Amino acid sequence: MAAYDAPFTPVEPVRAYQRVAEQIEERILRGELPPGSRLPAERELVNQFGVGRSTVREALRVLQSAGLIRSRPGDPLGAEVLGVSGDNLSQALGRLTRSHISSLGELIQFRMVLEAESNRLAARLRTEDDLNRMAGLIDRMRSLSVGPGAGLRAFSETDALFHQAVAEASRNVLLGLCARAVHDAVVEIIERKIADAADAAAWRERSIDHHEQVLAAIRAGDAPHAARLARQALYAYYADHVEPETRALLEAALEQG
Amino acid sequence: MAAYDAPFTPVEPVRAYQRVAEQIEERILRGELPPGSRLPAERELVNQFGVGRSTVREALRVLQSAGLIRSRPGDPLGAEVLGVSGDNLSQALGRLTRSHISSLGELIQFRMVLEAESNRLAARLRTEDDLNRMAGLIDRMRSLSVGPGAGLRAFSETDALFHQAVAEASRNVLLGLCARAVHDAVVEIIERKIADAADAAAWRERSIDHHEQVLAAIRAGDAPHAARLARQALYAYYADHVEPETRALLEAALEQG
DNA sequence: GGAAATCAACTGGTCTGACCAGTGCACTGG
DNA sequence: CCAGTGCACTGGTCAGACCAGTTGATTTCC
Repeated sequence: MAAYDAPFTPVEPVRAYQRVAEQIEERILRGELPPGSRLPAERELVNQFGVGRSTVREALRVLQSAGLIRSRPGDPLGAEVLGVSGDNLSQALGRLTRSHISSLGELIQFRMVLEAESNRLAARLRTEDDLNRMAGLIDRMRSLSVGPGAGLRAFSETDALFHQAVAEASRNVLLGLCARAVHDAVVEIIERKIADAADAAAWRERSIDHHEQVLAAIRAGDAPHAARLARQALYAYYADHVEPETRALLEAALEQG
Repeated sequence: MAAYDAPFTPVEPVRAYQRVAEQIEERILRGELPPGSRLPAERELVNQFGVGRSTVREALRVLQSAGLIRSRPGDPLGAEVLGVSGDNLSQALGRLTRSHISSLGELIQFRMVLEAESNRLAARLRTEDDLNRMAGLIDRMRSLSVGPGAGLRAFSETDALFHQAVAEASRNVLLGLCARAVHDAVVEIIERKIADAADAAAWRERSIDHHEQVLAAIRAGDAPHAARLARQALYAYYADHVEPETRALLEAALEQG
Protein backbone atom coordinates (compact mmCIF):
# COMPACT_ATOMS: atom_id res chain seq x y z
CA MET A 1 0.00 0.00 0.00
CA ALA A 2 2.72 2.37 0.84
CA ALA A 3 3.96 1.87 -2.70
CA TYR A 4 0.91 3.58 -4.14
CA ASP A 5 0.61 6.10 -1.47
CA ALA A 6 3.81 7.93 -0.89
CA PRO A 7 6.83 6.30 -2.49
CA PHE A 8 8.97 9.12 -1.26
CA THR A 9 8.24 11.97 1.01
CA PRO A 10 9.77 15.33 0.22
CA VAL A 11 12.85 16.02 2.27
CA GLU A 12 12.89 19.37 3.92
CA PRO A 13 16.09 20.79 5.27
CA VAL A 14 16.61 20.43 9.00
CA ARG A 15 18.42 23.33 10.53
CA ALA A 16 21.29 22.72 12.90
CA TYR A 17 19.57 24.43 15.81
CA GLN A 18 16.57 22.17 15.31
CA ARG A 19 18.62 19.04 15.72
CA VAL A 20 20.27 20.45 18.80
CA ALA A 21 16.90 21.37 20.27
CA GLU A 22 15.46 17.96 19.38
CA GLN A 23 18.27 16.13 21.09
CA ILE A 24 17.86 18.09 24.29
CA GLU A 25 14.07 17.95 24.21
CA GLU A 26 14.21 14.23 23.66
CA ARG A 27 16.26 13.77 26.81
CA ILE A 28 13.96 15.96 28.84
CA LEU A 29 10.86 14.14 27.61
CA ARG A 30 12.41 10.73 28.24
CA GLY A 31 13.10 11.78 31.79
CA GLU A 32 16.86 11.56 31.44
CA LEU A 33 17.00 15.23 32.33
CA PRO A 34 14.50 15.49 35.18
CA PRO A 35 13.10 18.81 36.35
CA GLY A 36 15.60 20.65 38.50
CA SER A 37 18.62 19.21 36.76
CA ARG A 38 20.96 21.45 34.85
CA LEU A 39 22.13 21.66 31.28
CA PRO A 40 25.82 22.14 30.56
CA ALA A 41 26.96 25.69 29.96
CA GLU A 42 26.40 27.08 26.48
CA ARG A 43 30.09 27.06 25.69
CA GLU A 44 30.25 23.45 26.79
CA LEU A 45 27.29 22.54 24.58
CA VAL A 46 29.19 24.17 21.71
CA ASN A 47 31.90 21.58 22.22
CA GLN A 48 29.56 18.63 22.64
CA PHE A 49 27.40 19.41 19.62
CA GLY A 50 30.15 20.77 17.46
CA VAL A 51 28.23 23.87 16.40
CA GLY A 52 28.59 27.57 16.98
CA ARG A 53 27.30 29.32 20.02
CA SER A 54 24.58 31.18 18.14
CA THR A 55 23.22 27.83 17.00
CA VAL A 56 23.22 26.51 20.54
CA ARG A 57 21.59 29.67 21.77
CA GLU A 58 18.80 29.52 19.18
CA ALA A 59 18.14 25.95 20.21
CA LEU A 60 17.95 26.96 23.86
CA ARG A 61 15.61 29.82 22.94
CA VAL A 62 13.25 27.35 21.33
CA LEU A 63 13.31 25.12 24.38
CA GLN A 64 12.84 28.08 26.66
CA SER A 65 9.86 29.40 24.74
CA ALA A 66 8.39 25.91 25.00
CA GLY A 67 8.73 26.18 28.77
CA LEU A 68 11.12 23.27 29.02
CA ILE A 69 14.11 25.15 30.41
CA ARG A 70 14.91 28.43 32.08
CA SER A 71 18.21 30.25 32.00
CA ARG A 72 19.53 32.99 34.14
CA PRO A 73 22.56 35.14 33.45
CA GLY A 74 25.54 34.42 35.61
CA ASP A 75 24.32 31.07 36.81
CA PRO A 76 27.39 28.86 36.88
CA LEU A 77 25.26 25.72 36.90
CA GLY A 78 23.79 26.27 33.45
CA ALA A 79 20.18 26.38 32.32
CA GLU A 80 17.64 24.73 34.59
CA VAL A 81 15.38 21.98 33.31
CA LEU A 82 11.76 22.75 34.15
CA GLY A 83 10.05 19.69 32.73
CA VAL A 84 6.73 19.73 30.94
CA SER A 85 3.91 21.87 32.26
CA GLY A 86 0.67 23.38 31.08
CA ASP A 87 2.09 26.85 30.70
CA ASN A 88 2.55 26.31 27.03
CA LEU A 89 -1.07 25.31 26.65
CA SER A 90 -2.42 28.45 28.23
CA GLN A 91 -0.03 30.51 26.16
CA ALA A 92 -1.34 28.93 22.98
CA LEU A 93 -4.96 29.31 24.06
CA GLY A 94 -4.35 32.93 24.98
CA ARG A 95 -3.00 33.61 21.52
CA LEU A 96 -6.03 32.00 19.92
CA THR A 97 -8.43 34.22 21.77
CA ARG A 98 -6.36 37.36 21.65
CA SER A 99 -6.17 37.12 17.87
CA HIS A 100 -9.97 36.98 17.67
CA ILE A 101 -9.80 33.65 15.94
CA SER A 102 -11.87 32.50 18.84
CA SER A 103 -14.37 34.66 20.68
CA LEU A 104 -14.78 35.09 24.39
CA GLY A 105 -18.07 33.26 24.19
CA GLU A 106 -16.39 30.24 22.70
CA LEU A 107 -13.80 30.36 25.41
CA ILE A 108 -16.42 30.40 28.15
CA GLN A 109 -18.36 27.66 26.43
CA PHE A 110 -15.24 25.59 26.23
CA ARG A 111 -14.61 26.19 29.89
CA MET A 112 -18.13 25.05 30.67
CA VAL A 113 -17.44 21.80 28.87
CA LEU A 114 -14.13 21.18 30.58
CA GLU A 115 -15.17 22.05 34.11
CA ALA A 116 -18.43 20.16 33.80
CA GLU A 117 -16.58 17.07 32.67
CA SER A 118 -14.01 17.51 35.38
CA ASN A 119 -16.74 17.69 38.01
CA ARG A 120 -18.58 14.77 36.47
CA LEU A 121 -15.58 12.49 36.52
CA ALA A 122 -14.59 13.61 39.97
CA ALA A 123 -18.03 12.67 41.26
CA ARG A 124 -17.49 9.19 39.91
CA LEU A 125 -13.89 8.55 40.81
CA ARG A 126 -13.14 10.63 43.88
CA THR A 127 -11.58 9.05 46.94
CA GLU A 128 -12.01 9.97 50.57
CA ASP A 129 -8.69 11.78 50.41
CA ASP A 130 -9.87 13.93 47.55
CA LEU A 131 -12.97 14.96 49.44
CA ASN A 132 -10.98 15.91 52.50
CA ARG A 133 -8.59 17.99 50.48
CA MET A 134 -11.40 19.87 48.79
CA ALA A 135 -13.18 20.49 52.08
CA GLY A 136 -9.95 21.85 53.53
CA LEU A 137 -9.55 24.24 50.63
CA ILE A 138 -13.07 25.54 51.03
CA ASP A 139 -12.36 26.19 54.69
CA ARG A 140 -9.29 28.08 53.70
CA MET A 141 -11.20 30.16 51.20
CA ARG A 142 -13.69 31.03 53.88
CA SER A 143 -10.94 32.16 56.24
CA LEU A 144 -9.41 34.23 53.46
CA SER A 145 -12.64 36.00 52.63
CA VAL A 146 -12.76 38.11 55.81
CA GLY A 147 -10.45 40.60 57.40
CA PRO A 148 -8.80 43.62 55.89
CA GLY A 149 -5.58 41.85 54.98
CA ALA A 150 -7.36 39.07 53.11
CA GLY A 151 -5.60 39.18 49.78
CA LEU A 152 -7.50 38.77 46.55
CA ARG A 153 -4.50 36.97 45.19
CA ALA A 154 -4.47 34.41 47.98
CA PHE A 155 -8.19 33.85 47.55
CA SER A 156 -7.85 33.31 43.82
CA GLU A 157 -4.92 31.03 44.36
CA THR A 158 -6.93 28.87 46.74
CA ASP A 159 -9.78 28.90 44.26
CA ALA A 160 -7.41 27.58 41.63
CA LEU A 161 -6.18 24.92 44.03
CA PHE A 162 -9.74 23.76 44.56
CA HIS A 163 -10.22 23.33 40.84
CA GLN A 164 -6.93 21.51 40.70
CA ALA A 165 -8.05 19.19 43.46
CA VAL A 166 -11.21 18.43 41.50
CA ALA A 167 -9.12 17.76 38.42
CA GLU A 168 -6.92 15.39 40.37
CA ALA A 169 -9.98 13.60 41.65
CA SER A 170 -11.14 13.23 38.07
CA ARG A 171 -7.97 11.25 37.38
CA ASN A 172 -7.23 13.12 34.20
CA VAL A 173 -4.26 15.43 34.38
CA LEU A 174 -4.80 16.62 30.84
CA LEU A 175 -8.32 17.75 31.55
CA GLY A 176 -7.14 19.68 34.56
CA LEU A 177 -4.31 21.35 32.70
CA CYS A 178 -6.57 22.44 29.88
CA ALA A 179 -9.20 23.70 32.28
CA ARG A 180 -6.56 25.71 34.04
CA ALA A 181 -5.23 27.07 30.78
CA VAL A 182 -8.69 28.15 29.66
CA HIS A 183 -9.36 29.62 33.06
CA ASP A 184 -6.19 31.66 32.85
CA ALA A 185 -7.03 32.84 29.36
CA VAL A 186 -10.44 33.99 30.55
CA VAL A 187 -8.94 35.77 33.50
CA GLU A 188 -6.47 37.59 31.33
CA ILE A 189 -9.21 38.88 29.08
CA ILE A 190 -12.07 39.78 31.31
CA GLU A 191 -11.77 38.88 34.93
CA ARG A 192 -10.12 42.10 35.94
CA LYS A 193 -12.94 44.12 34.48
CA ILE A 194 -15.70 42.51 36.47
CA ALA A 195 -15.35 41.29 40.02
CA ASP A 196 -13.82 44.63 40.83
CA ALA A 197 -13.24 45.85 44.32
CA ALA A 198 -16.85 47.02 44.52
CA ASP A 199 -18.74 43.80 45.11
CA ALA A 200 -15.72 41.66 45.88
CA ALA A 201 -17.12 40.52 49.21
CA ALA A 202 -20.40 39.37 47.70
CA TRP A 203 -18.55 37.64 44.92
CA ARG A 204 -16.44 35.66 47.37
CA GLU A 205 -19.58 34.72 49.21
CA ARG A 206 -21.16 33.36 46.07
CA SER A 207 -17.95 31.66 45.05
CA ILE A 208 -17.66 29.78 48.34
CA ASP A 209 -21.29 28.87 48.12
CA HIS A 210 -20.81 27.44 44.67
CA HIS A 211 -17.80 25.42 45.70
CA GLU A 212 -19.69 23.94 48.59
CA GLN A 213 -22.47 22.81 46.31
CA VAL A 214 -19.97 21.25 43.95
CA LEU A 215 -18.26 19.44 46.77
CA ALA A 216 -21.59 18.14 48.03
CA ALA A 217 -22.50 16.80 44.61
CA ILE A 218 -19.11 15.19 44.20
CA ARG A 219 -19.32 13.66 47.65
CA ALA A 220 -22.77 12.30 46.87
CA GLY A 221 -21.47 10.86 43.62
CA ASP A 222 -24.13 12.76 41.73
CA ALA A 223 -22.18 13.18 38.51
CA PRO A 224 -24.84 14.89 36.38
CA HIS A 225 -25.58 17.41 39.08
CA ALA A 226 -21.91 18.18 39.64
CA ALA A 227 -21.54 18.82 35.93
CA ARG A 228 -24.66 20.97 35.82
CA LEU A 229 -23.40 23.09 38.68
CA ALA A 230 -20.25 23.98 36.78
CA ARG A 231 -22.20 24.98 33.68
CA GLN A 232 -24.75 26.99 35.60
CA ALA A 233 -22.17 28.87 37.64
CA LEU A 234 -20.17 29.84 34.58
CA TYR A 235 -23.28 30.86 32.71
CA ALA A 236 -24.60 32.95 35.57
CA TYR A 237 -21.27 34.62 35.98
CA TYR A 238 -20.32 35.37 32.41
CA ALA A 239 -23.51 35.42 30.36
CA ASP A 240 -23.81 39.17 30.64
CA HIS A 241 -20.22 39.78 29.60
CA VAL A 242 -19.90 37.93 26.32
CA GLU A 243 -20.72 39.35 22.94
CA PRO A 244 -24.53 39.24 22.56
CA GLU A 245 -24.35 37.24 19.35
CA THR A 246 -22.49 34.44 21.11
CA ARG A 247 -24.82 34.10 24.06
CA ALA A 248 -26.66 31.42 22.18
CA LEU A 249 -23.48 29.36 22.38
CA LEU A 250 -23.49 29.47 26.13
CA GLU A 251 -27.13 28.55 26.25
CA ALA A 252 -26.50 25.60 23.98
CA ALA A 253 -23.79 24.40 26.32
CA LEU A 254 -25.99 25.00 29.32
CA GLU A 255 -28.86 22.86 28.16
CA GLN A 256 -26.97 19.61 28.25
CA GLY A 257 -28.43 16.64 30.12
CA MET B 1 -7.59 46.71 48.34
CA ALA B 2 -4.56 46.60 46.17
CA ALA B 3 -2.71 48.36 48.94
CA TYR B 4 -2.94 45.35 51.20
CA ASP B 5 -2.40 42.86 48.53
CA ALA B 6 0.74 43.51 46.56
CA PRO B 7 2.22 46.96 47.04
CA PHE B 8 4.99 46.13 44.62
CA THR B 9 5.55 43.25 42.31
CA PRO B 10 9.08 42.00 41.78
CA VAL B 11 10.66 43.28 38.64
CA GLU B 12 12.28 40.65 36.50
CA PRO B 13 14.68 41.55 33.74
CA VAL B 14 13.25 41.55 30.23
CA ARG B 15 15.69 40.41 27.62
CA ALA B 16 16.10 42.38 24.43
CA TYR B 17 14.99 39.49 22.22
CA GLN B 18 11.80 39.21 24.30
CA ARG B 19 10.81 42.77 23.62
CA VAL B 20 11.51 42.34 19.94
CA ALA B 21 9.42 39.17 19.87
CA GLU B 22 6.62 40.82 21.81
CA GLN B 23 6.42 43.73 19.43
CA ILE B 24 6.16 41.50 16.41
CA GLU B 25 3.76 39.07 18.06
CA GLU B 26 1.57 41.97 19.11
CA ARG B 27 1.26 43.13 15.54
CA ILE B 28 0.45 39.67 14.30
CA LEU B 29 -2.18 39.12 16.98
CA ARG B 30 -3.75 42.52 16.35
CA GLY B 31 -4.08 41.62 12.71
CA GLU B 32 -1.77 44.35 11.50
CA LEU B 33 0.39 41.62 10.04
CA PRO B 34 -2.14 39.27 8.49
CA PRO B 35 -1.28 35.72 7.44
CA GLY B 36 0.61 35.69 4.20
CA SER B 37 2.24 39.04 4.74
CA ARG B 38 5.98 39.31 5.09
CA LEU B 39 8.31 40.55 7.77
CA PRO B 40 11.21 42.78 6.80
CA ALA B 41 14.53 41.07 6.25
CA GLU B 42 16.56 40.30 9.36
CA ARG B 43 19.16 42.91 8.55
CA GLU B 44 16.38 45.43 8.12
CA LEU B 45 14.86 44.50 11.48
CA VAL B 46 18.29 45.07 12.98
CA ASN B 47 18.05 48.67 11.84
CA GLN B 48 14.45 49.18 12.94
CA PHE B 49 14.88 47.70 16.40
CA GLY B 50 18.41 48.90 16.95
CA VAL B 51 19.71 45.57 18.21
CA GLY B 52 22.18 43.04 16.94
CA ARG B 53 21.29 40.40 14.43
CA SER B 54 21.60 37.55 16.92
CA THR B 55 19.00 39.26 19.07
CA VAL B 56 16.65 39.62 16.13
CA ARG B 57 17.25 36.02 15.17
CA GLU B 58 16.49 34.72 18.66
CA ALA B 59 13.27 36.68 18.62
CA LEU B 60 12.34 35.21 15.25
CA ARG B 61 13.18 31.74 16.56
CA VAL B 62 10.71 32.22 19.39
CA LEU B 63 8.00 33.35 17.00
CA GLN B 64 8.77 30.49 14.66
CA SER B 65 8.58 27.89 17.39
CA ALA B 66 5.23 29.39 18.34
CA GLY B 67 4.09 28.76 14.79
CA LEU B 68 3.51 32.43 14.06
CA ILE B 69 6.04 32.83 11.28
CA ARG B 70 8.06 30.69 8.91
CA SER B 71 11.34 31.59 7.28
CA ARG B 72 13.09 30.09 4.36
CA PRO B 73 16.69 30.68 3.36
CA GLY B 74 17.18 32.81 0.33
CA ASP B 75 13.69 34.21 0.33
CA PRO B 76 14.07 37.85 -0.68
CA LEU B 77 10.65 38.68 0.74
CA GLY B 78 11.54 37.93 4.34
CA ALA B 79 9.84 35.64 6.84
CA GLU B 80 6.21 34.76 6.14
CA VAL B 81 3.50 35.46 8.70
CA LEU B 82 1.44 32.35 9.31
CA GLY B 83 -1.09 33.66 11.78
CA VAL B 84 -2.39 31.75 14.74
CA SER B 85 -3.20 28.10 14.35
CA GLY B 86 -3.68 25.03 16.49
CA ASP B 87 -0.32 23.53 15.63
CA ASN B 88 1.12 24.83 18.83
CA LEU B 89 -1.63 23.18 20.81
CA SER B 90 -1.01 19.73 19.39
CA GLN B 91 2.69 20.21 19.96
CA ALA B 92 2.09 21.00 23.61
CA LEU B 93 -0.33 18.13 24.02
CA GLY B 94 2.11 15.77 22.39
CA ARG B 95 4.81 16.78 24.82
CA LEU B 96 2.50 16.22 27.77
CA THR B 97 1.75 12.68 26.76
CA ARG B 98 5.20 11.82 25.50
CA SER B 99 6.67 12.82 28.83
CA HIS B 100 4.26 10.47 30.61
CA ILE B 101 2.80 13.33 32.55
CA SER B 102 -0.41 12.34 30.92
CA SER B 103 -1.22 8.81 29.82
CA LEU B 104 -2.59 7.69 26.51
CA GLY B 105 -5.81 6.75 28.26
CA GLU B 106 -6.26 10.29 29.46
CA LEU B 107 -5.65 11.56 25.97
CA ILE B 108 -8.30 9.27 24.51
CA GLN B 109 -10.70 10.17 27.28
CA PHE B 110 -10.12 13.81 26.57
CA ARG B 111 -10.76 13.20 22.92
CA MET B 112 -14.01 11.46 23.78
CA VAL B 113 -15.11 14.52 25.69
CA LEU B 114 -14.17 16.96 22.94
CA GLU B 115 -15.60 15.06 20.01
CA ALA B 116 -18.76 14.19 21.88
CA GLU B 117 -19.31 17.83 22.71
CA SER B 118 -18.50 18.85 19.17
CA ASN B 119 -21.08 16.42 17.83
CA ARG B 120 -23.61 17.46 20.41
CA LEU B 121 -23.36 21.13 19.61
CA ALA B 122 -23.35 20.45 15.90
CA ALA B 123 -26.60 18.54 16.25
CA ARG B 124 -28.12 21.61 17.85
CA LEU B 125 -26.72 24.36 15.74
CA ARG B 126 -26.05 22.90 12.32
CA THR B 127 -27.38 24.59 9.22
CA GLU B 128 -28.44 23.04 5.95
CA ASP B 129 -25.10 24.07 4.48
CA ASP B 130 -23.21 22.22 7.17
CA LEU B 131 -25.16 19.07 6.49
CA ASN B 132 -24.49 19.24 2.79
CA ARG B 133 -20.81 19.75 3.30
CA MET B 134 -20.58 16.77 5.63
CA ALA B 135 -22.52 14.57 3.25
CA GLY B 136 -20.20 15.57 0.44
CA LEU B 137 -17.16 14.66 2.48
CA ILE B 138 -18.57 11.25 3.29
CA ASP B 139 -19.13 10.66 -0.40
CA ARG B 140 -15.57 11.61 -1.05
CA MET B 141 -14.33 9.23 1.61
CA ARG B 142 -16.30 6.46 0.01
CA SER B 143 -14.78 7.16 -3.38
CA LEU B 144 -11.33 7.22 -1.83
CA SER B 145 -11.75 3.87 -0.10
CA VAL B 146 -11.63 1.79 -3.29
CA GLY B 147 -9.19 1.39 -6.10
CA PRO B 148 -5.47 0.70 -5.95
CA GLY B 149 -4.42 4.32 -6.04
CA ALA B 150 -6.65 5.29 -3.14
CA GLY B 151 -4.18 6.89 -0.82
CA LEU B 152 -4.34 6.41 2.90
CA ARG B 153 -3.21 9.97 3.27
CA ALA B 154 -6.02 11.34 1.16
CA PHE B 155 -8.53 9.28 3.10
CA SER B 156 -7.21 10.49 6.44
CA GLU B 157 -7.20 14.03 5.19
CA THR B 158 -10.84 13.79 4.20
CA ASP B 159 -11.60 12.23 7.54
CA ALA B 160 -10.03 15.23 9.22
CA LEU B 161 -12.03 17.54 7.01
CA PHE B 162 -15.23 15.85 8.13
CA HIS B 163 -14.35 16.42 11.74
CA GLN B 164 -13.53 20.00 10.91
CA ALA B 165 -16.90 20.42 9.24
CA VAL B 166 -18.57 19.11 12.39
CA ALA B 167 -16.54 21.51 14.46
CA GLU B 168 -17.59 24.39 12.24
CA ALA B 169 -21.19 23.34 12.58
CA SER B 170 -20.75 23.42 16.35
CA ARG B 171 -19.90 27.12 16.05
CA ASN B 172 -16.90 26.79 18.32
CA VAL B 173 -13.55 27.16 16.62
CA LEU B 174 -11.69 26.54 19.83
CA LEU B 175 -13.35 23.21 20.38
CA GLY B 176 -12.50 22.14 16.87
CA LEU B 177 -8.88 23.21 17.15
CA CYS B 178 -8.43 21.35 20.42
CA ALA B 179 -10.12 18.27 19.06
CA ARG B 180 -7.82 18.37 16.08
CA ALA B 181 -4.79 18.83 18.29
CA VAL B 182 -5.72 15.91 20.48
CA HIS B 183 -6.46 13.84 17.42
CA ASP B 184 -3.04 14.61 16.02
CA ALA B 185 -1.36 13.80 19.29
CA VAL B 186 -3.10 10.43 19.39
CA VAL B 187 -2.12 9.73 15.82
CA GLU B 188 1.46 10.51 16.50
CA ILE B 189 1.59 8.13 19.40
CA ILE B 190 -0.40 5.15 18.40
CA GLU B 191 -2.22 5.36 15.11
CA ARG B 192 0.65 4.05 13.07
CA LYS B 193 0.88 0.93 15.17
CA ILE B 194 -2.69 -0.15 14.71
CA ALA B 195 -4.73 0.36 11.59
CA ASP B 196 -1.85 -1.07 9.66
CA ALA B 197 -2.09 -2.10 6.07
CA ALA B 198 -3.56 -5.44 7.12
CA ASP B 199 -7.16 -4.55 7.85
CA ALA B 200 -7.11 -1.10 6.32
CA ALA B 201 -10.04 -1.85 4.03
CA ALA B 202 -12.23 -3.06 6.88
CA TRP B 203 -11.20 -0.08 8.92
CA ARG B 204 -12.25 2.36 6.22
CA GLU B 205 -15.52 0.53 5.93
CA ARG B 206 -16.17 0.95 9.63
CA SER B 207 -15.00 4.53 9.56
CA ILE B 208 -17.40 5.51 6.81
CA ASP B 209 -20.17 3.69 8.57
CA HIS B 210 -19.49 5.61 11.76
CA HIS B 211 -19.45 8.93 9.99
CA GLU B 212 -22.77 8.20 8.35
CA GLN B 213 -24.33 7.47 11.70
CA VAL B 214 -22.95 10.68 13.13
CA LEU B 215 -24.26 12.69 10.22
CA ALA B 216 -27.69 11.09 10.59
CA ALA B 217 -27.81 11.98 14.27
CA ILE B 218 -26.67 15.52 13.60
CA ARG B 219 -29.22 15.88 10.81
CA ALA B 220 -31.96 14.60 13.10
CA GLY B 221 -30.87 17.04 15.77
CA ASP B 222 -30.45 14.18 18.21
CA ALA B 223 -27.71 15.76 20.28
CA PRO B 224 -27.33 13.09 22.96
CA HIS B 225 -27.10 10.35 20.38
CA ALA B 226 -24.55 12.22 18.30
CA ALA B 227 -22.44 12.65 21.40
CA ARG B 228 -22.83 9.02 22.36
CA LEU B 229 -21.72 7.89 18.91
CA ALA B 230 -18.42 9.75 19.26
CA ARG B 231 -17.72 8.22 22.64
CA GLN B 232 -18.64 4.73 21.56
CA ALA B 233 -16.58 4.82 18.41
CA LEU B 234 -13.49 6.02 20.23
CA TYR B 235 -13.96 3.48 22.97
CA ALA B 236 -14.44 0.62 20.54
CA TYR B 237 -11.40 1.66 18.59
CA TYR B 238 -8.92 2.38 21.32
CA ALA B 239 -10.04 0.49 24.41
CA ASP B 240 -7.74 -2.42 23.65
CA HIS B 241 -4.73 -0.21 23.09
CA VAL B 242 -4.53 1.84 26.25
CA GLU B 243 -2.78 0.84 29.40
CA PRO B 244 -5.04 -1.64 31.25
CA GLU B 245 -5.05 0.43 34.41
CA THR B 246 -6.51 3.39 32.56
CA ARG B 247 -9.33 1.55 30.85
CA ALA B 248 -11.55 2.50 33.73
CA LEU B 249 -11.09 6.10 32.65
CA LEU B 250 -12.49 5.40 29.23
CA GLU B 251 -15.39 3.53 30.70
CA ALA B 252 -16.14 6.44 33.01
CA ALA B 253 -16.22 8.75 30.02
CA LEU B 254 -18.33 6.32 28.07
CA GLU B 255 -21.09 6.04 30.61
CA GLN B 256 -22.20 9.60 30.37
CA GLY B 257 -25.79 10.43 29.70
C1' DG C 1 12.69 37.45 -31.24
C1' DG C 2 12.59 34.03 -27.87
C1' DA C 3 14.48 30.55 -24.98
C1' DA C 4 18.34 29.27 -22.22
C1' DA C 5 22.32 30.12 -19.56
C1' DT C 6 24.67 33.48 -16.53
C1' DC C 7 25.38 36.63 -13.10
C1' DA C 8 24.80 39.81 -9.30
C1' DA C 9 22.31 41.14 -5.37
C1' DC C 10 19.98 39.71 -2.11
C1' DT C 11 18.20 36.17 1.61
C1' DG C 12 18.57 33.26 5.96
C1' DG C 13 21.85 29.93 8.45
C1' DT C 14 26.10 29.50 10.75
C1' DC C 15 30.52 30.56 12.83
C1' DT C 16 33.96 33.33 15.30
C1' DG C 17 35.45 36.41 18.58
C1' DA C 18 34.65 39.93 21.54
C1' DC C 19 32.60 42.60 25.45
C1' DC C 20 29.42 43.36 29.37
C1' DA C 21 26.95 42.74 33.68
C1' DG C 22 25.89 39.63 36.62
C1' DT C 23 26.84 35.30 39.93
C1' DG C 24 29.19 32.07 43.03
C1' DC C 25 33.23 30.32 45.07
C1' DA C 26 37.69 30.48 46.85
C1' DC C 27 40.92 33.00 48.73
C1' DT C 28 42.48 36.56 51.86
C1' DG C 29 42.82 39.65 55.71
C1' DG C 30 41.23 40.77 59.94
C1' DC D 1 36.10 32.13 62.59
C1' DC D 2 34.07 35.43 59.73
C1' DA D 3 33.70 39.43 56.54
C1' DG D 4 35.47 41.24 52.39
C1' DT D 5 37.57 40.93 48.04
C1' DG D 6 38.64 39.08 43.58
C1' DC D 7 38.60 35.88 40.01
C1' DA D 8 36.59 32.69 36.95
C1' DC D 9 32.67 31.74 34.87
C1' DT D 10 27.90 32.41 33.32
C1' DG D 11 24.32 34.05 29.93
C1' DG D 12 23.07 38.30 26.93
C1' DT D 13 24.47 41.05 23.23
C1' DC D 14 26.98 42.79 19.39
C1' DA D 15 29.84 43.08 15.13
C1' DG D 16 31.55 41.06 11.18
C1' DA D 17 32.32 37.41 8.20
C1' DC D 18 31.28 33.43 5.14
C1' DC D 19 28.25 30.02 2.89
C1' DA D 20 24.46 28.08 0.27
C1' DG D 21 20.35 29.04 -1.68
C1' DT D 22 16.87 32.00 -4.16
C1' DT D 23 15.48 35.50 -7.35
C1' DG D 24 15.24 38.36 -11.17
C1' DA D 25 17.58 40.87 -14.55
C1' DT D 26 21.05 40.41 -17.90
C1' DT D 27 23.38 38.27 -21.32
C1' DT D 28 24.11 34.69 -24.61
C1' DC D 29 22.93 31.63 -28.08
C1' DC D 30 19.95 29.59 -31.47
